[in-house]
Parts: sequence; structure tokens; C-alpha cells
Amino acid sequence: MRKPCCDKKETHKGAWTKQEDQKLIHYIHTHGEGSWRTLPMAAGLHRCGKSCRLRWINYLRPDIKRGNFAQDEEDLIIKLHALLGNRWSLIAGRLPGRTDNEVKNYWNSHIKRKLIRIGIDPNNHRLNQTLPRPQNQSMSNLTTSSESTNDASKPLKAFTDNDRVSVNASCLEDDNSSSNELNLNLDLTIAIPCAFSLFEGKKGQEKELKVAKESESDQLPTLLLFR
DNA sequence: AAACATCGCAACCGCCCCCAA
DNA sequence: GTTGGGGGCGGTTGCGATGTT
Repeated sequence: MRKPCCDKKETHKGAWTKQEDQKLIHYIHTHGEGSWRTLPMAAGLHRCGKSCRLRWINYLRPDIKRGNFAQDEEDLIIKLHALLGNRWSLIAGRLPGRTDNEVKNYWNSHIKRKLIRIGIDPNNHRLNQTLPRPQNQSMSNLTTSSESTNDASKPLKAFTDNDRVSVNASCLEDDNSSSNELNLNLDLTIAIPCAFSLFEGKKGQEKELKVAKESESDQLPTLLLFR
């Protein structure tokens, strides 16, 4: 039986206080990251090591970019999700200053609903045949800031000229196929010098390469990647 | 103005992988 | 080759903020 990572009776939970943040920042500035299990005691924090790690990585790290996602970032998330699935850490790794948690939250709260609303299954990035879809509805009509509702079950909203172009990818019906598969004309341009550099991680390199191969071979939808 | 609904995000939980012993 | 600890990841939850009725 594995020991719990920390004594739950002794650890604080919930929102972090400014004092706790300061202690964590100060400790990491002087000692560096790592040894998360022993860090809380050394830093004088009554927190689980995992909690400290999460707080640092998702919130306190100085290189974190906060605020709204830019249009190109959103585009890239969609493209990478089509390629990698829910591998948020890999996706976040291609978005400088963004964390996996942030990307995951943004996907679940914005992008996923947006895709559903226009009749695209966010799981496989294919047109969902069960959902009604307006004629000639293009992904270019997706909105970001002007969403008035996020309820996917509501009727599709009529888009206006003022609506922001969200995905500069074309959504095309497959000419010679009866399946309504989605072709995304994708341009992986943000911080990706080469598609193969997606998988240049250190520790999990082998795994990531495997993931890439799997993605290429099986569930990848009709996704066209252009360099 | 109050009650209720919805959204967005920080944080937690539990599982899995890696690696050293 | 096996085992156990540490770290990382993805899914889920909780709660404050905001919007709607």
C-alpha cells in the first residue's frame, strides 16, 4: 500500500494566501524548483508538495502569460488538439507562457463549446452528423468575444459581420466522400519551427514520439498539416 | 434588490510513468 | 527483474464572479 504523499491532517487546502505564495516564491528563488515532497516543510508551508508544485507551475512562475488567449493561440490549440488529443501538457508546451491547466480550462470552457455549436465533435474534430448545421457554415464564423451563450443545446446563433474570425482554417466537406469529414487547412506557425519539433521533450521524449506515431496512424481525423 | 443560474478558473484527486535502489 | 517513491498528467470539483430573471 502506497503512503499518501502528505499527511492530510497537517496540510492546508483550498485557496493560497499571499503569505503562502511569498514563502513558496522565496524558497524557490533561493533553492530552485524540485524536491516537491520535502519542499513544504523546508519552506515552512503546511501544504502538500503536489499542491506547492501546482501553485508554482500554474500561477507563480514568473514566465506565465496571463490574460485572454490570442487568436493565433486559440487556433494552435485547436490544431494541436486535433493532432494530440487531450495531451494538455504537450499542447501547452507549444504555447509559450501558457500552462496545461490554463489550456485545459480554456478548451473546456470556450473552444469545446464553440466547436459543438457549429456541429463539430470536439473529441475527434469531425463534423457531427447528429447535430443540425447551417448551410455553408464555415469555421470562420466562429466567435470568441461576442458569444452570448455557451449552451451547446441552444439553437445556433446567427453570426454577424462583426463577429471575430476565430479559426483561420477552412472547414470543407470531403468532395469525393459521403462522410462529412472535416478538413482543416492548418498552419502550425506559432513557435513551431517544424512539425517534428512538437516532440522534442526531454524526459518523455520516447513516449511523445510514440504518441505522435499513434496520432498519425489511427484516430487522427482528416487533418492536413502544412509547414 | 434579491434570488437564481451560469461561467471561469484555481485547486484537488487519483492514476500512471520513470527511475533509482 | 522487482519494487517503491517522486513527479507529472488529465479529469473533476468547488467556489467566487458575473449575468439573468
